Amino acid sequence: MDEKLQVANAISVALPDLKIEEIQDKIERPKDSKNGDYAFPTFFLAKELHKAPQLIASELVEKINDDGFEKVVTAGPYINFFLDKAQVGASILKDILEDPEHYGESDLGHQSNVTIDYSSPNIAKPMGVGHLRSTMIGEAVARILEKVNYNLVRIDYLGDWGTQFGKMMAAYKMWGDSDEVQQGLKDDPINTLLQLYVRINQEADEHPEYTEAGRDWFAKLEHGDEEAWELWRWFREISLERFQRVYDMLDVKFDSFNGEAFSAQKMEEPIQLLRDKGLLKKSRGAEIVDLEKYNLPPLLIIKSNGTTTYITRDLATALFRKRMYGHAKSLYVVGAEQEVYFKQLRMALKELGFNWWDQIEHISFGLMNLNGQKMSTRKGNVVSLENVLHDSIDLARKQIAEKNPDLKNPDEVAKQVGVGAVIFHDLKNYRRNSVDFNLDEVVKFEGETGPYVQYARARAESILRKGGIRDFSDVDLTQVGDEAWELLSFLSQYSEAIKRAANNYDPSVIAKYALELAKKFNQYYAHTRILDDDPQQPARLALTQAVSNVLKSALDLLDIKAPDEM
RNA sequence: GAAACGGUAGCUCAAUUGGAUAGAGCAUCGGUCUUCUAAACCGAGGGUUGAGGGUUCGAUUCCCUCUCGUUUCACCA
Repeated sequence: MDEKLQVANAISVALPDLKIEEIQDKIERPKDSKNGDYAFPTFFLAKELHKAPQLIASELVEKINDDGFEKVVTAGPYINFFLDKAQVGASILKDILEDPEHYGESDLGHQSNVTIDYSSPNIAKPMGVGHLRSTMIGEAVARILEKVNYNLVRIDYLGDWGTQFGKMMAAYKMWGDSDEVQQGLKDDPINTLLQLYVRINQEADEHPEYTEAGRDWFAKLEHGDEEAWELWRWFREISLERFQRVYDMLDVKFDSFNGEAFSAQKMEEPIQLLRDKGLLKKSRGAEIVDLEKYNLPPLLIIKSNGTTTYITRDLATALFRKRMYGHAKSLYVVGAEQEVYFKQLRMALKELGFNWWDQIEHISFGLMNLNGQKMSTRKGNVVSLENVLHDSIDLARKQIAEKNPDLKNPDEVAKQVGVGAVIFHDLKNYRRNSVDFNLDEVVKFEGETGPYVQYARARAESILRKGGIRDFSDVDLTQVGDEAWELLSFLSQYSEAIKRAANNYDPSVIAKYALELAKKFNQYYAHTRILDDDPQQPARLALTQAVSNVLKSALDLLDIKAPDEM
């Protein structure tokens, strides 16, 4: 960033009529390093000066003082600036090595509170690979926002309320007494309940009374029926226990597990507010908020049988969160299929007169399909997330046995690599793309994968162990050599990458950065022997340490572990 | 039918938000382990960026038209 200002100042001498800020806006980073480190295109001056851009560039470059730069040259209509590699490189290294933990941080958030709602599985159903998206995008976005100085509140808004539980209760009451089901409940309670749920949904087409029974059971729950509540508590308890196993594997921790049931107790307020403002209208036996003026479908607040919907609870949740956390942003990491719904929610809050309606942001992501089909718990075609993680870990263990049989802690590393591969695969692409689940792709360890990044860092650590130096404060960092410049220049862009990731709520920016850095390091050490015993060795080791630090930091933003050996 | 999102190499995806010769990884073919871990590195082939128009010095990017795909369009969440 300082370098960009330095470039702008140099240009400013030749173009005194332009403000520094205007110049900075025009400065670019060339894609190709042979075009220098910063470039200033002159097209926009052509009209005003009635001259060809090439001519403008060559005239300007005459007036620019190249002190402090390696060189300043024109390339057609561009003026290209080459930084003093030794000086700038040394200062980049110094920045990283002095405080590796905080390198790349910035202050976009000013400590303000952000609630982030993610993962949010439904109880009494197993977590499928589909839940990976919300869980990991949410966790990574949270970590990225923390890095730019927001204060995060992580919320797992459990789906623990709604007619679906009525259905499940109805199914359990009808078929749950059989020995087969009882045995299943002992061995694998969630899956057994799921099977009941799938069954009642399948048979409901022929037996409309099943759907009716489900609605009735949910109505019982809403009216505080003791038997219904007992079942509900039991469903919730066994579910949370099971979810926790997955969260432990993924290393995600929530600040709150308040789900829909929690919000269900707070529904009077939004309903009353809607009534007071005259926003609630009768329609087809139900009560709705009309959003036609926003070109949106109506919001169904109270169903014709008198029960509420998730919308009512979401309104209550929004009010509660604003009051409780005083958030500057309230984020919801939910699939793109609910885009319209979040627009409705925002507009409903706007209609209610809350000026913070636009703090609610939907971080949407593309669906995960299975063989081109949408995964659906109701249809029963889900792939267990836990199984996928275990498959990946097993594969990593095999690779370790083959490639590094002497590793001291193979089980721990297998877990870090296996889980890391799955997480990275989920985060590396732009979140709105839909992904087709393919186990072979997910557990790939070569090419653009999590293990590729982990491996590059493990190699760096291995070299550092052999190099013996860990304190670089007395090392002359200007001695790294010009061949390190690509790497150094890229290291200095870490902070920009984090800001871009934060502004777009897009972890893939970090994943791509980590891949690129790993690649540049792999290329570097394939061509330059770091441990060569010459006067530049300590500086090369310092570079290796800096790369290792930044790779670890980037992986950490993605919630991926960085083993020292693998 | 309407709206949102998307269409880039055989496949999966990039392209720093309008810039320099559209780049990676898989897959295919070839090269590199007595020298810091070959989960790596080096090279080759592979493109009318869905189609057509427009704005601009300059378009994968912005604006229209068409087309294909996905999703959504009140009693699931």
